[in-house]
Amino acid sequence: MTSETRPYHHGDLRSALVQAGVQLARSGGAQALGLRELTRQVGVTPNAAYRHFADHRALLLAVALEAQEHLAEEMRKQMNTIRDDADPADRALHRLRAVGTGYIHFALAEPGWFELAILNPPERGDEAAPPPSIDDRVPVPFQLLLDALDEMVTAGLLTAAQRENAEWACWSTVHGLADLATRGPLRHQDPKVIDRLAGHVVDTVIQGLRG
Amino acid sequence: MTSETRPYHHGDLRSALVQAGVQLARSGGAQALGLRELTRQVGVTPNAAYRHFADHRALLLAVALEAQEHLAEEMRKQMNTIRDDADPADRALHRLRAVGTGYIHFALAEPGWFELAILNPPERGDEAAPPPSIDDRVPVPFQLLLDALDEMVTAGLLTAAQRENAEWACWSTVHGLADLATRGPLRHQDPKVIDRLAGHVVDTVIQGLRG
DNA sequence: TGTACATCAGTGAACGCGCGTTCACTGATGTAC
DNA sequence: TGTACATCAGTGAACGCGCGTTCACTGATGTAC
Repeated sequence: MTSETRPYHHGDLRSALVQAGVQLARSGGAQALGLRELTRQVGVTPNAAYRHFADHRALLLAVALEAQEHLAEEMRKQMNTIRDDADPADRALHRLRAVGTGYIHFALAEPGWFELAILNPPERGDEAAPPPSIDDRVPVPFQLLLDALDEMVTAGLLTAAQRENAEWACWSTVHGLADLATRGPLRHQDPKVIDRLAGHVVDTVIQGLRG
Repeated sequence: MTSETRPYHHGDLRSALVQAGVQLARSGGAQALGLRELTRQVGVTPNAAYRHFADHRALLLAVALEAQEHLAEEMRKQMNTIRDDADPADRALHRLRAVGTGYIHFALAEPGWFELAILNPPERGDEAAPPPSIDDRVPVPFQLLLDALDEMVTAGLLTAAQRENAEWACWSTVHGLADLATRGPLRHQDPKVIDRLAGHVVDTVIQGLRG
């Protein structure tokens, strides 16, 4: 069928909505993802969305998962810039650094996606009898951090004691700078300056972990 | 005049609006501060607000300044829990720690105010010919951090080189944890747990600064 | 192979809402003479 | 000491907007026999 014919049935409206959301979010952030705007974008009636999503928030979260995947991708990209046969310690350090700088770099390069990626899942207290652990999966970007820290331990750069709670120190630092650089007082700084700062704060926190 | 008589002229509508904003923000955050809701709260017509504020955002920012002052107050309170005649190094360290833990503690104790306190000032690029440095004052909470870091240098705990960009490492870490604990994945954690984490991440970043 | 029919994925119109802002106005205040 | 008048701080009504959601519906699909 040609692109002119608009069939009554869309075919894959669900993923079309999500993809439209990903595009809109890229330039406009979460706020650009009105249910009406998304359906408009796809060329479909607003209520059609309700065939595929319980409500507006569910649609938003589906888009957020995509954004999270983009974030993880950038982090992985930076993590993989070291050869596999490098010295384990160098490798561990490089990868931990990359987790942090990748996170910040992504926030700068794609602020709209970043905003979405850190979007909250629905409140737990809302439903009666919350499903115990369903969909309690650890977000991929966070898992990359956990893995990198474990690798630091394996490589002998971090003791078990130092490893404890290290993820929160790391995530706090890196997320904090990302927030300052996108929503906060650094939001109009030259990206080059931010990237330099990113390297500095990441090194600082890693230094701090090692005592 | 009794509280029953509603005089035509309010008397001090401007500050009444701001105070109502402070109260509303405490439980509802920035989102609770609709212009209509605020004027409703004060018992005045929506447009009356325009006698005192250019627009909704200006009113919001006035409330944000108050919230920022509350934040600074909490930080100062924690900073002053050490005697003035204590050993200078102990004192400097204590005060730097307090800057961080005070910030995080405030975010936990008053999430609505915290959200407002970190609200962005208006965009710079928006006005033609931006006023060069008018109202470019450093926010008080940030100034407290700068002072604490300088005190670390004076006390000999930080070299001039280590002092460089230290404010961004500190602010990133502390703000990051505050954000994770209010909007992020830690937002339903027991405050006790967060306070413990706060101590840990603050110590980690300070450790990191000192090399 | 063809037809009946349940099922599914959309449509079209409307509801009810609250928002920030603007316009033309009126009631109150205070100052000059 | 009293009065005219400019000024200021509010009112009342309306504009125009876009939102998420619901209702009753119809067009298309595919499966059973």
